[in-house]
Amino acid sequence: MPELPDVAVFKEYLDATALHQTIRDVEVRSPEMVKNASPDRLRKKLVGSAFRESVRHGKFLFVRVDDRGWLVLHFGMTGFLKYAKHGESSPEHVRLLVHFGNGYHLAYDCQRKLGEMGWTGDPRTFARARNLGPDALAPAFDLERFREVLEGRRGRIKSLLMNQAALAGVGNIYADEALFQAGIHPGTPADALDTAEVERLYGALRAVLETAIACRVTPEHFPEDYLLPHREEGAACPKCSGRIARVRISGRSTYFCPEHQRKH
DNA sequence: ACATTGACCTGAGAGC
DNA sequence: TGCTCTCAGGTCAATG
Repeated sequence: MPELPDVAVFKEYLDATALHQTIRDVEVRSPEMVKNASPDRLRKKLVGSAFRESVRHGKFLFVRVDDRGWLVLHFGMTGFLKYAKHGESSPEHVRLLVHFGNGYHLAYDCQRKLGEMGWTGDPRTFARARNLGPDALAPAFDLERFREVLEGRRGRIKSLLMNQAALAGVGNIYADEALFQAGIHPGTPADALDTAEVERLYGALRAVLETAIACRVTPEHFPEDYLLPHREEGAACPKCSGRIARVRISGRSTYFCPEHQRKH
């Protein structure tokens, strides 16, 4: 599930629920998912402290633990957060459980274990070490930076949009959506886009990510002409008379409209 | 250096 | 019902 907009919503959720409460206990239930630290060290860093703020970069969420450092969360394809009163039924695949002094807990659930939990002294250092590109929604990621990202890239534009080293945060769904809104074929070589297309794609990308966050990632709340609620082979295109087609790009299912997303 | 594939993990749903 | 196959919004190491 989680791409940039999902993680942005998780951040809002965490900020609204889990800040400034003493952490009474921590259960690392899937220690094999802990990277960059031993599960025990991670636990000890958290216990007795409190979450103070959070920062998102791409699909990563960082949570500051007083002045000790930052908890790192990545949600893979199936991760999410759940804040609840202790004793209430918890989700099925809890990998990390943080108990607060107020009788509530924050659960990190990740069915497929493709996410990770970790520890870092500083999110920016972490992003650099992981070779993450600029966050796709950062103010500094302007049209000029986007042009630089595309420059000299012969690969398909959709693959590049999903490449976290080029720009961070975009995954399969929102790469498709941005290309759909911009009217660009997902298989177009990145450096073959003309000036107008680059501008259109940049605008579409930012708008799509912001809209998804504003809709709290609920497809039923998305605008009428979005691809997301129509991601099915043969579905009617919400923009024109075309039918949605499905191809495979970079090993991922790619949905697009062959009518208004023409090949060069 | 860059681009694409397969492996990793688990579960749901389709088809026989 | 049970089996097999495919698919799922993630990333990384290995390959071309």
